[in-house]
Amino acid sequence: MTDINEPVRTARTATGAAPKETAGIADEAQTADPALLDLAELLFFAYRDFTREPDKILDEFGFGRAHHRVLHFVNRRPGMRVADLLKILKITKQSLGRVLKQLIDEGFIVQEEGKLDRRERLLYPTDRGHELAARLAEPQLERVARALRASRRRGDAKIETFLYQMISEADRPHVERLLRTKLNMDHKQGEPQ
Amino acid sequence: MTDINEPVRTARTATGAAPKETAGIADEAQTADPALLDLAELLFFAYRDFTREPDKILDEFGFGRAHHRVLHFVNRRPGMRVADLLKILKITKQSLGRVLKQLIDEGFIVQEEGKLDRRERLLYPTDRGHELAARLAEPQLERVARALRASRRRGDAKIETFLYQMISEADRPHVERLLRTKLNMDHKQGEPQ
DNA sequence: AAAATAAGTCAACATGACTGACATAAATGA
DNA sequence: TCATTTATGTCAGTCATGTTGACTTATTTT
Repeated sequence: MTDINEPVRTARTATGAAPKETAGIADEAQTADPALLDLAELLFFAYRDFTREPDKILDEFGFGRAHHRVLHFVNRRPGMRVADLLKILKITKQSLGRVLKQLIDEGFIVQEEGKLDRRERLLYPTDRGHELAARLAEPQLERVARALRASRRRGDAKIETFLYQMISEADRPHVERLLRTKLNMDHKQGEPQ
Repeated sequence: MTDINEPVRTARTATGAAPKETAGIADEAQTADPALLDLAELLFFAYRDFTREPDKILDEFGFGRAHHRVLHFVNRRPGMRVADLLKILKITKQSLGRVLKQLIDEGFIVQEEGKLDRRERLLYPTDRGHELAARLAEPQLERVARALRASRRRGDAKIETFLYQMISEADRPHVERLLRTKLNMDHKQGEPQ
């Protein structure tokens, strides 16, 4: 142990001042169920690992995560308009414009003039785009499927279990240790470590 | 009903009886259960909205999401070393260094020399840091709690439901519509558009 | 004919990642 | 003891991706 901090209770603000329990303010967070914060952390870890494999593949193409998102949605919903993408991604037109242009220039997406409204530019994946989208999706689907299987295997239908299983296997022991070593634990149970 | 995807027939048995453990490689994504891709999309939307409120608060301080992560983990596990943070965040020392320095300079975190190993710099939140961490956590905890309540209310312990409820209420109708309108659906039913 | 809408563009800037090269202090071990 | 390893910090440069703000063009709507 002592991986992070030793006796959990010794946590103080290092300003010398005693912990004082209520630093006032949003005590919501302090009195809240620690399990909620655990879930928030698990979501962070799950998402952190969820994006790793695709990111690595994208690197080969000189693309980033933004390209992945655009390609994914266009691939899954061909004929989507630029405005639709903006609403989904919640980024600015300029931000989208940059990555979309690259995807078009490099032949992963094509535009087509709308038939009903010729102002619209409908987006479609090319074969190449479809292929890359599938390749990027593969590790993510595998990960989600694995996590669902593991959740069901454990019988508990807990969100916590699913998110934990979304973490890359190699990192799970680390996260597990982390979740056992934190502040606010002693509220519920005097779990020593 | 049909909070997320109503024609569940689309998704053969959510993660299906036969995901078949390591199915074919490349075409995995094409033949895979569409519900898995739905989950991937829901995770994206959930995370997108999960970070919005804190991001807005951080703006007031001239901080970004990176500061939030560092402050959160230091606050919840006081006495953490720099190396611990690096392992958690999986970023480079230089990246961490920049935001950590700002948090220290502006009085949200303090360092203390390790007693056992004087090379170590143990990190602690100041009162101010603790306060900000709590304020940042509050909307996220609220969101997670809400999603859990809604999940339980619906009785189905589905991950899908939880992630869907993690989306900001105002955006849920949009996402719901999106999830009903996508490719791979016509495998089962000829939904036109 | 005027106004609104969909898309695109230019420019400038901020954040937070990255690599690579080093520096310093302290602990460890041969 | 001296050499090596470890923990941390720093300088410098680059890249990806987000932001504002100001405009343009084409087309549809009013």
